[in-house]
Order: sequence, then C-alpha cells, then structure tokens
Amino acid sequence: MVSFYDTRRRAVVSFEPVVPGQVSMYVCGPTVYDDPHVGHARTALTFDMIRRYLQWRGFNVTFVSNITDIDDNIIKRAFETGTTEPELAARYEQVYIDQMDRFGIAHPDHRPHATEYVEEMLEFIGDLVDRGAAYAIEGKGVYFSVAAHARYGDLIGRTPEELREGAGARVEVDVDKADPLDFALWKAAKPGEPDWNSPWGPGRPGWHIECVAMATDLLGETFDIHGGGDDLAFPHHQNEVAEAEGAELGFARHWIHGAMLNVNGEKMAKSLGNFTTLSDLLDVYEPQVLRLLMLQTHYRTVMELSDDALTGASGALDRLRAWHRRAVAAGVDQTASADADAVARFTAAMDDDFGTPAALAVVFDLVREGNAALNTGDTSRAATAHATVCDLAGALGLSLAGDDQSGDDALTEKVGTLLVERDEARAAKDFATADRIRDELAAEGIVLEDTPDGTIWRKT
RNA sequence: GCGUCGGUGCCCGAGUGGACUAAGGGAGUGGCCUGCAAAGCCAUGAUUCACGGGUUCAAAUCCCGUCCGGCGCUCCA
Repeated sequence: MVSFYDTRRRAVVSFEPVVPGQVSMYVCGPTVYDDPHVGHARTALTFDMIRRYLQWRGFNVTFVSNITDIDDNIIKRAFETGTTEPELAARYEQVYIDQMDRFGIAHPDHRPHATEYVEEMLEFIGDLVDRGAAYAIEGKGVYFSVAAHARYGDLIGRTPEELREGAGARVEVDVDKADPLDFALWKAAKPGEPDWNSPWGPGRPGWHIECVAMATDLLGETFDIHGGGDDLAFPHHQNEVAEAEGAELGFARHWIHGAMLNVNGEKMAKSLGNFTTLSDLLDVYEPQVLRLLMLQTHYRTVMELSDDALTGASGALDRLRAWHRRAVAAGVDQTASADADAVARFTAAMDDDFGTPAALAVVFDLVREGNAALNTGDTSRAATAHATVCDLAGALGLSLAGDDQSGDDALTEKVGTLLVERDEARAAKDFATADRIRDELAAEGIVLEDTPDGTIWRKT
C-alpha cells in the first residue's frame, strides 16, 4: 500500500483515496512574474514523480496546478517594466510552461488562473464573513479571524500563542487587525492597481483564498492530496486550511511538502546571487540529467545543486543509456516481461514515502545484472532485466533512449560508410586505418563502441 | 530570539535499534575483457556515520549537551 509523510499529521500515513482507485491532487503552481528557477523545477518534479508513480500503480489521478496571475509581485514588476499585469502574467506563464515542458513535467489536467476565480472567491469570503470567521476593515480589505480556528499552526506544529510571539519578528504588524495572525482575504485596491468590484469595495483577492477556491471547485470540497514547496507550508497552506475549515469544507485530506534546493549551502535566491534559471541550466545539462539527480535525492531532503552533482548524474544517465544501447544491439527480446521480484522491490521502495533513491538502486542493480548476463551470453536474463529497467525507469519519467540520432539521415549514412571501411580495415588487421577512422569520428563528437554484435556509435 | 529539519566515504546521497553489504550513483585504484579503445564485469574503498557524554545485550539510528548549517516566523516552489 502506498504510504507517505503527511505534513499535517507529522507522520507517515497509509494512503487510501476518498474514492477507491481515484486520486485527486492539487499542487500550488507559480506566481508568474519572472523566469522559473531550478528550485521551482524541483517542486514541479516532486509532484510530477508522485503523480506518475500513482498512475503507474494503477490509480486514476486528477492533477490540478494553478497559475497565480495577480499579486503584489506582478503589479510591481508590471509597473517597473512598463507593461500591464495581464500581459506580464501571460508572458511569464508561457515561459513557465515552456520550461517545464522542456524539463519533462507532464501538464496538469487543469491549470486554473486566479483571475478566473474572483467570483468564487468573493462568494467564499462572503460566507466566511457571515459565519463570523472574517471581518472587514474599512479601506483595507477583509481579514480572516484566526481566533475562529483553534488549530491554527498545526500544519507546522505550532500553537497560535507560539505564532503570536513570532509575529512581528520580521515584519511590522498592522495595528488595525484584531489579531497579529489575521491575514487578508481581500485587499482593497490602491490607486493605479488592478481591481475587481466587491461588496467591500474595489480590490483584489488575497493569495491563500485563490487556492481554496480553485481546488474545491475543480476537485470537490474534499480531495486527497494538497502539495507544494516546503516554504509554502506557512503561512500559505496553513491559511488555506484555516479558510477551508472556517467554511466547514473537508478540504485536503493529506498534505505533502517538497524540500528546498540549495546552492552552496544556501537556498537558491536572487538576492544571494545564486539564482539559476531552469532555462540556463537546461542549456548546459540535459533535462534527464537534472531529473535523475533530483530523483537520487529523497523529495523531503534539502538537496544540494552543484556542477559536481550534475556531472555525477550525467555519468549515471550515461550508464543507463549505455546499457539500453547494448541490450538493443544484442537483439534482446523487447517483448520480455518484467522481473516480478525486482518490480516488488521497486514498489516497496516507492510505496514507502516515494523512496526514489532506493527505487533507483533497484534499477541500477538490474543494469549490472543485465550487463553481466550479456557478458556471459545469457540473452534471456538480459531481456528480462532490460524490460524491467524500461518499465521502472519509465515509471519515474526517465527515458533510456537518449537523443535520437536517427533523424539525421545524412549523418547516419556518413558514419555508416566510415564504419564499413573501418570494419574492413579491422578484418585485415590494418589497425592504423581503423584507428584513424575512429579518431576522425571522435573529432566530430562520435564515440564508437565495438560489441560482439557490431559497432555502436553515438554522439557525445 | 522562537520553531523545525539536518551534519554519513574524495563528491552526490540512501539508511532512524540488531544479521546479511552503511544502498545506489559519480570519481579513483587494481584485475578481466578488447588488436588498442569505448562499453561492461570483478575487486578495492567509511572498523565508521559533526563532537562529547548517556541509555541498551545491541546505536549512524534513542536521550542529554556542544559546535555548525538549511528552512520557517505573514514575498517565496
């Protein structure tokens, strides 16, 4: 049975969806005002992995991930760059989608936008006000009353009292609020800011209310999993919980948070000068290298990004691909069925809080087994290993095929001709000529591998 | 300051009471294979898991203390 760490319950729990066989999950997406960085990619990958695994495991998954297309940062950035908020948001949303596509993150089933849900949010805020869980402050907006939610803080294991002590430690407290912990549901518009009409005057929705409105609209009042980056647990997710429960919605049954990504021991952030956009990184390293590196670290462990780590993952990916090339060249039966024992080990690792590092260890063990089998000519065992590796790696979103070179017919023909020449030279023991051809190809980035079943070539 | 998570080999990084191998990957070294390479296989690599105490028949894993670091404390994936 699938189990995972539930942030709110602070324990690994067995997972049983509300509707057997169906999983509904909502993951907080980005606020689109800048290029996505590698940290965004990690969170996206974490939930992409969870989604793919649950699907591989046989669940029918409905995956929702939003776009926050109106907020303070968007307004500020639009002003700075002399554009409008909708234009800015649309532009960066496209950049986000493009880069995540490039990284191999599957599209969500629904990608709602905050600005499409203002009606629902206003209705929701009105309900909270009617219930006495929220109050308006003239000229400022509408606030949620944390006093109405006794469990406030439970998502991060703190009590309201403890949180009050911390409130104001870094940010000035608004003296108009009834409680320092109260937060905005609706923000009154300042001059020049985009606004929507509401019973409390023109303004725009607060951040937390967006996700509650979108998640419950698309997934129902109660759904299975709510995810997001670890830094969102408080206040964002905590406030979502307060709002939803203030309106007596079942809301998320489980909370999953992905750990941050650090560079040189520090969180990736522009202010620290260690900000790497996903685009820049993928210009240097293949998407699959980054995916493999991230999967080799457990999703709840703070991960370190460095060139050494990326280079290491690149080597690991090469190993996977070399095995695949070799197996295919050896003509193993590609319709062989998977090794049930290995699949069981993989499943056990993944069922235990999505243990991708241990799951990958199973895959690499199979690669060694398969290579050893080919060394001894045991193609049957190699075929089983090959089929299993393909299945399991595929479940994690890893493809063994690598860059397809078949598209470049001219190159294929040219290399093919040279390889024939080289084979003839080798047969005649004219190694000087054979090596000269190999060197020429190497100079063009073509690496040769001689196997008993012929020579394989690939681009580096 | 308060809270929380963590410090494992040259590097990345699993493992949270017990055996089997402190997983797996990268790098290194030795061997095999190869005409030579590449790929691959085998072997080797922490007698030890920040440091100091403690509990236990048994600790990387639990407890206490110290040092160091990440994240959160209403911008944040």
